[in-house]
Amino acid sequence: MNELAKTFSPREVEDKWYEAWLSNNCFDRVIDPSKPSFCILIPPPNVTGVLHMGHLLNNTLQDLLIRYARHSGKSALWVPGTDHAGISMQVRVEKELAKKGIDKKDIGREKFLKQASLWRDEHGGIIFKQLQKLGVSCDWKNMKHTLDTDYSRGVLTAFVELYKRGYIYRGRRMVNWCPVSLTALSDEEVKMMPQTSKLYYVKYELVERPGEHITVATTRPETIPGDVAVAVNPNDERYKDLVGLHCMRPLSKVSIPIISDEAVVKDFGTGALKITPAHDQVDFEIGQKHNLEIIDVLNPNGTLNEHGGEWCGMDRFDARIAIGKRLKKIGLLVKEEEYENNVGFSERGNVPIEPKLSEQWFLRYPKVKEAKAVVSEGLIKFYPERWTKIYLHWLDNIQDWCISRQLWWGHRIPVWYRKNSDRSDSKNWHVSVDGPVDKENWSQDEDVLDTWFSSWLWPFGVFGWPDRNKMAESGFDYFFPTDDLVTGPDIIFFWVARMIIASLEFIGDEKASLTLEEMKNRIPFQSVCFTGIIRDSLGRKMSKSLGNSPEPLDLIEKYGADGLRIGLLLIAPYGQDVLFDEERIVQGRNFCNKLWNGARFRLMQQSNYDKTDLPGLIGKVDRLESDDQAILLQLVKCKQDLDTYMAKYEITSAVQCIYNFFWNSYCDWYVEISKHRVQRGERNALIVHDIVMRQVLLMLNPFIPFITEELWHACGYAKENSFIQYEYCERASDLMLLFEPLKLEEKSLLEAKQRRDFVNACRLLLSQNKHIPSKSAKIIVKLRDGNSKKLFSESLGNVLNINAMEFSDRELSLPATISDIGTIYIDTSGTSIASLQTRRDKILREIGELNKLIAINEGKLNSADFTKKAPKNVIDGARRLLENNIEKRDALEKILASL
RNA sequence: GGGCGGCUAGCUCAGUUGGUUAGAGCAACUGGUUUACACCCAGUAGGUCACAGGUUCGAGUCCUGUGUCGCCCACCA
Repeated sequence: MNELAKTFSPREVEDKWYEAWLSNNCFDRVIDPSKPSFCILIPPPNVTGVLHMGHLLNNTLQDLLIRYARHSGKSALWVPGTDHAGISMQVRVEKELAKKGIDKKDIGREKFLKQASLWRDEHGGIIFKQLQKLGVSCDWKNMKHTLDTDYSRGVLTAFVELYKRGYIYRGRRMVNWCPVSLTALSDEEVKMMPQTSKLYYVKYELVERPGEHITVATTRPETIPGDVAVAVNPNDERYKDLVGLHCMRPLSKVSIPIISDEAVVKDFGTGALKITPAHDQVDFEIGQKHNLEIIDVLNPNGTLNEHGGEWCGMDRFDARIAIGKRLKKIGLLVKEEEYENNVGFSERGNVPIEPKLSEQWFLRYPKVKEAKAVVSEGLIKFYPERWTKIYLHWLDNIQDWCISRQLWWGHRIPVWYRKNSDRSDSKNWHVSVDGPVDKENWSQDEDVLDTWFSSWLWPFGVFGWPDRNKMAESGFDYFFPTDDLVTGPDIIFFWVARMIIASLEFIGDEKASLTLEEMKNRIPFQSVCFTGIIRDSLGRKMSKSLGNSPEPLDLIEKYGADGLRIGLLLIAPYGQDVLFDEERIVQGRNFCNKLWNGARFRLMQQSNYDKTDLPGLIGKVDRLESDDQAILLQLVKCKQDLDTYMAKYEITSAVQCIYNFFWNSYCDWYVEISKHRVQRGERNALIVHDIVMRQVLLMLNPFIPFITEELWHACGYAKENSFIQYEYCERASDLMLLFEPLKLEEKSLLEAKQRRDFVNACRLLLSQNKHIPSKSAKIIVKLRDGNSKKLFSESLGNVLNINAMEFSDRELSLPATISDIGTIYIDTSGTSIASLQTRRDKILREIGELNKLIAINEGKLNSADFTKKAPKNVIDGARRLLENNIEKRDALEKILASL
């Protein structure tokens, strides 16, 4: 084998291996009934999206889970795909057209869609090229897009089915209207933002008692032309005698009634509320109850309409100020005060949404009860678990979903209206996927469906639902229910909850309600792993305007995909946001380099045996030293911990246990202690190194796929034409079985620890006697009773790099320290002791510490309460500790006396 | 207004059902290139576990309250 370079250079290996994996179809879906299946569906990014930090974490995690599943002997499938992103995509295309001076209305729907598709095909899919740099192992041959023909059929089928089943209806209701994108939005797309507004107190003159007024408080004077009443609480003494009278709506001067309604809060403002049913949900409900007229004063784009009189055409916010001024001028404004309130904003348009009465399609959610049950009964598990509460709370308060959007880009609603007939009468509707045969007599609904109405079908839509043949071909029956979903909690309602509902409704036969047993086969996934948000090191969200987001591809360039992946996982605390700091990715890169050098160390020794198979390697061992046994046992423990953490999605802990095993236990200790044997070419030692390296590479492969693939081949562990990712990674129990002939002894672990403690103690002693050059230092050990010299080997001297080590059976008057093995002295004969005082101080400090601990334990043991009530093992522990500490203290005191 | 989460070393985080002396990485400081690695090795220092009560033989861990930062939900205009 060629010698490796001194430093790992990611660039040289990454592209090479990714290409090899692709050309060998490594990521293809394989329907193999002899294996358990494992499936993840990518949360579809926007088709024209580019990779950002959030994707980086999210996809690293998914790739990790997929590759980990492969190593566990499963047939793993990761389905990639994109979302058509209705509003944002339409806005972008409109902007592109505007640059060319084109208004979408001029070119019409057909041409616009053609343009949009062209633009998508040109700019789409960039994100997947970027993800490939990260090493993700998706089934690229089966990319899905929500506007694909077959997927679209699924979307329309879902609409038609839900309509037939009575869940979809058309209604004239108050919706969230975005005056910028000119479409209705769902409740979930509205973000509440605290705003400093003005509360205007406006006098309405009483019709029946001229000269007297009732004062209302409002933040929205521009809607006064739409006022149809003033309402007070029926129990409000102040206004009791006014109910039933009328007052004069300001500006346009129309007499409107004063009514009473429970919904009015007495102690807000003046206790009198102006009622504008067209522009407020509460007002609308009151209006319905009292049979009031509805006067819409706004145009769709947020300007005042003809009802606005002289302010007609003015933007709602300008009109607010203008009307406020006018009210003041005509003496109807009592006062205005600053006021903090929450205003709903459109996420896309970033402007306040307008509650607007409009005719839309709504969905009453099916299977709500079942959707709650599958999570609360644990059929679907959330990680971290706390999200279940939030999920259940949402379902408890679920509102009908406004699914129609006044856009062109998306799935056009499959409803046709008979021409020249009453649209409001459902007798004149035709609802089907393919439309009526005599299309010329019908006109299709102009609107499209909310993008999420297609995304919520993702778990089965990607398998070709509802086409049974396509589903069979794509392995639906094998892979569904899928296993893990990795996503952010920000879309728990938008997407996660709705996917659960959709799957429960559409998978299997139509049924109004389901038993738990039936639900088991209908859930879309079994676990949901919620990731945190990536923030900058100051805890701020990453955003374009702040410019605090690094470019993911630059990071890959700088640290390597592997270094970035493992670095990111190391700093992502379970279930919490990630504070990203580029310096911390350095740790990931350094780890990769350490791994590289671990392999490099091994490769400096030739060996002629076959290394492609673990049982084979084990079979070649004829004798193991205690250190060898210990590292193999630690290897088993490491794999066990890794699996435990992975099962809980505690990824950082999973990374950390391999990191610690490899760096701390293997490199820092085992490599050093066995170095002289390796350099001598001792076969048993080499084999142990191979066993450990082999398993380390296997365990690490899901985290850092490129470097492990490279080293797997470089070290000669690869069978011909094979890749590491398809090797089975033995579980802890497998390893124990395979290691059985080696007769590994548990006590080797303790011995290794004792040796290590001993070495640490020696090192401390040496560092405290720096005047003695270590090469000429001599260590003398007085063994503690019961310990044997067998604990020692020449390796200890090598690790310590000292001149000599001797044993003594009596106490000596030399600088010393205590370890479990015994008292350690350093021979200072022939040198002057310069640091005696420092040494003395140090020992005094240690004795002080020990005395404190002794006092604590004595106190405990002397307390009758403690000895009476505490369990035996705790008491024994305390006693043992006390004895140990006393022994240590006494020994130190002897040393002190001898100095 | 309701709910959730965080608060542990300078920084970022671990800390299982309460039980021996609260840990790790990074940063800091000290020393070190013997042929895996300076993207390294050895070591040192650093903590009133946000605060106040309570339960307990024993609390970072459980209970109550407070503070603080951050999320989510909610129709007081």
